[in-house]
Amino acid sequence: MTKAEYDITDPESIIGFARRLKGHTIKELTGETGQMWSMTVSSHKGGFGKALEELYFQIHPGNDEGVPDFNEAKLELKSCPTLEKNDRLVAKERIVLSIINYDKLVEEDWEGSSFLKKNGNLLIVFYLHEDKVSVIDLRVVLTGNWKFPEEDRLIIKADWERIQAKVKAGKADELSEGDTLYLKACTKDAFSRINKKQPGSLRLAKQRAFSLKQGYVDSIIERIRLKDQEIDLRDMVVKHPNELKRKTFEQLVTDRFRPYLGKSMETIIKELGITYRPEAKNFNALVTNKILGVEKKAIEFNRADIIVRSVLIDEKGKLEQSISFPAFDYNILARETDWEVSSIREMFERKFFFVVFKLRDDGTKELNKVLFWSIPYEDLAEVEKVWKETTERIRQGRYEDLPKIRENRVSHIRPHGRNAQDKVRAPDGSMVKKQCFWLNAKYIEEQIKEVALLVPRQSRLPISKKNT
DNA sequence: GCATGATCATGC
DNA sequence: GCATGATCATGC
Repeated sequence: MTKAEYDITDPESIIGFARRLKGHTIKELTGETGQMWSMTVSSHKGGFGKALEELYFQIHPGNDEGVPDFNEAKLELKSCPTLEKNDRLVAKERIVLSIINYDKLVEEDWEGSSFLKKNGNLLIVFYLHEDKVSVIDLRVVLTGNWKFPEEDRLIIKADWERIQAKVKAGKADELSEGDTLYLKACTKDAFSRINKKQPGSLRLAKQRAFSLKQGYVDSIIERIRLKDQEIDLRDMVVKHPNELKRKTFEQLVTDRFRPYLGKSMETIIKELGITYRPEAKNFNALVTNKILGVEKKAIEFNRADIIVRSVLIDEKGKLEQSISFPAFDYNILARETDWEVSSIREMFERKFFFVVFKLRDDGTKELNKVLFWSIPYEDLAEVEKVWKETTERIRQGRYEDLPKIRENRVSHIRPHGRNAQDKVRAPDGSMVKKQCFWLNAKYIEEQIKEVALLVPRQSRLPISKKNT
């Protein structure tokens, strides 16, 4: 094997050397064929990253806190699996950055944080994910240097500070991915069994790491590809970073809605200058976008993996409909035994943005309130129960007998196809109706009530009622 | 009034 | 053409 040709002290040299990977595999560029590199990413999660370090860059970085992989060049090496989806390159998962040291975190400030020292300047190698291919045969599709741009920096700083605040409050054990926007405190499969001491409480907390949300990684891919092209502001809620100097993103969004709260739809569409088509099922979404000041979809919401939902409550404040998620794959659920890494957990831990419309006594609708919401810690444990029941019953072939709404106060399973003929293959080979997880209407109704009209509450943890 | 199953409308 | 979000319909 030839010596890697780059200057380890010069970031530009390293980034340039990484660029040569594009379109190639590690085997092609290093000639390495050793048996130990026949491992796949499915069996060895960090396998590709390891090969990248040892074979291509020929470095052996340590694990010191706040020290990037290329210490002299102040550059941290990351790799990320991607998938091609509708002709678009998207991240397969989040990018995990440094492990959170709860004791040190509470002593730090953002500018001097070990997080920023280690991750402030990233070199990311994106490869095309394949299940059964050796790590040295995986193809690199994109490489690039990533420093958090000004437009993201204040949001990420607020995220870091929110995580820090929760740890300071002795709630490291209640950290949730839905707490924050772009940067999150994630668990990893192996982490879930490691319990750590935390500074503000005697309760142990799961080991977590800072990571970039999947939607944020998608936006990195997009922005690396665009190079220095102007960012299109038409779908950005925040038109200039300065808007975030005095308020958080959540406050800014809520403020945009404030002038319209309590007003009838008729008045709102008149003020916004849009055509009244109340029969359109996406009408609420059109109104939402217009108020946010975006054309199609708020880019920040995508980056933060936020689920936007408009819901309707009746005159008495009752939520008529439960809230659906995408249909699940019976085969995937049948294989899931670890809640920490289940696809369902990730879905439920996301942040929601609810736009609440209310029926008035005269039958017209008004915009009632908006709120950011993420599932409280103790209620996620209820979803875990539903998930556990569901996976077990699927394994037993009880496809028509999955947890019903009365079985749990938070979530249930119900059909969700285009019609009754919309079926998919179950693990035993039979064709069964598409179904999905739902958030119970009654539960969401209570959660929405917790938030008073006009008062945005970001990280409120409502008191949970016991399961009946 | 609620649980449950079913379907519609739109955008990608 | 299909997935997804939103909503309807029926029966107890």
